[in-house]
Amino acid sequence: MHWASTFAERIISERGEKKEYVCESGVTPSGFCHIGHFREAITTNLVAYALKDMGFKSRHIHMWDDYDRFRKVPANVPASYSEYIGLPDCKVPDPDGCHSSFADHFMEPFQISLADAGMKPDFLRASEQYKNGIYRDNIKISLDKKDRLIELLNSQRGGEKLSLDWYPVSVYCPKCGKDQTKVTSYDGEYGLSYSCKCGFEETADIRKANYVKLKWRVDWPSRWAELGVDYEPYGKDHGTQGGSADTGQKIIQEIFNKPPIIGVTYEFVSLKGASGKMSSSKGNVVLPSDILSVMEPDVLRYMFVKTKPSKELKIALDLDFLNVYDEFDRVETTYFSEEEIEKREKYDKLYEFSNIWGYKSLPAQPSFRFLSVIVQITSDIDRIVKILKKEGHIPKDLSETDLERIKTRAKLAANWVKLYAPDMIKFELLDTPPEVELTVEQKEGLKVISDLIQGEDLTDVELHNRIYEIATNLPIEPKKLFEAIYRVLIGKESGPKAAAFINVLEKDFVVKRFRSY
RNA sequence: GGGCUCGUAGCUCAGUCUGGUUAGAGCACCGGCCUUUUAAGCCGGGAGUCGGGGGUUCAAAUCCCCUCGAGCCCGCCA
Repeated sequence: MHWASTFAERIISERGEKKEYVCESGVTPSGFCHIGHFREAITTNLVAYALKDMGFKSRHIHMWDDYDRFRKVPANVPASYSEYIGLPDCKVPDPDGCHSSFADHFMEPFQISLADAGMKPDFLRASEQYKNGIYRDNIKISLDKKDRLIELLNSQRGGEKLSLDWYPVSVYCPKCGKDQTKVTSYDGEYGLSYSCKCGFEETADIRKANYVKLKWRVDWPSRWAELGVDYEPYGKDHGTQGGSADTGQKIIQEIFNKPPIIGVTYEFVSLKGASGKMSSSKGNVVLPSDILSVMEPDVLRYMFVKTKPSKELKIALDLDFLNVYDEFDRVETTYFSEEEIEKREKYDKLYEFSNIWGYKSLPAQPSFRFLSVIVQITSDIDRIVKILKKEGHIPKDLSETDLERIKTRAKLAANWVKLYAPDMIKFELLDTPPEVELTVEQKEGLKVISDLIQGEDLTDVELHNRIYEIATNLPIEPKKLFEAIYRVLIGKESGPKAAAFINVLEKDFVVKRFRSY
């Protein structure tokens, strides 16, 4: 069974049958939302999908923690932003001025990427929820049970313990907007007294003061309780024992009197070859949009679908990238084939959970590997399609969706070659004959090949065989002849398989080039 | 110090939850394909004490205990 379905089963059995299951993901938009945050979302989305797949209703909610405190100025943001520290992220201005807030600046591109990858969760904002007073009751409960909270949190704390003047809330000062406030007392009813560094002080009525926020460790379980969350994944930094997920599970039971949620710790995502955690300050963040610029969304999904959350995911952008694509195509082929295979169900789920287009039959599969060669020859999509057909990579008759996919892949392949392909497979077709020293035999060989291809159309295999024949007859080492071919076409000693490569190029061009030596 | 994950073929991994035929896949490698495939061919092949030790069982990669090694997390950076 697929891991997402296993979680779905667990949710149903442990939380009982419900009308609708709530699966939550959540991110603090205090910097670029990278591919690790993407795992947060898709690990939620897939389980919500699996629940539906099993015939239950489910909802994916994505919480934007935009009411969190602006803690530190990230890299790439002016140092002057230190003046905003203490404000909630939703009140800090966008450094680039393109969004209504600092938080929005990072939220929007992520939401777009999620949509591109077939995810449209219900986006919620913590700032709005607090403004609307959704957590008012939980704030009161937390204040009432403050001592129990302290006890509970202290039992998990290693170093310094919380003292009795700790309060489970922080207050964003209504005057200066910052949370540089200190709660001085709580009257046991609704009065919360505090003073701010800016000089402001008051006794707020927690029924009305919508700028009182629960502290993170309490905020999270409060949210689970209030929104009826059944399932939420979290990164390993939260998932460690004594971490916020752990204490959250205790708090939701002991403070808010609700059963624990189904949680899952997921491993980090990184680029193959990179080490360490991604962080904006290190400048090693990979955005979902970065991957989507070279990979189709269903293939991106596939990588997460096939990797259990507990496994670290290393995304390869080097040659292994092509293997992932090949693998996806194979899974797709299997899905649409009638062939009886073992683990049919598993393969089918891999594809169903990845595919976002709802294909009814096997779509054209222009090999990404082959495209990475073709796009270096031409950017003309009609010619690319022609070549793909000629070389038997795609069917003769193409539907609109087939054509769309070919166009998309060609574009992505071109991006991949430009951005990530190793030099070894990059080449440039030379417009003019390069100056190269060739032996008499090499020149003669090229001439014979040009006569040959001008006369007739040969298949790749035929041409390949003839090149060997020509070399043997001259005689010249085949290797030398191949070298000559690559030198005069792309100025390198080696290149794409010669016969197919020649067949893919314009015949007149090749003939003329081979004869110019 | 506490905890998590991982250790299965040269490499990347599946299989471990629900123990059961000769432990699988991809890549790599080797061989063959009218003496012939540079990055896109087809067919075939070899290969693993399942980190080590012990236990439970008719039966262990799978469950339990111990141990070694690698990586990672630990008070709001997934």
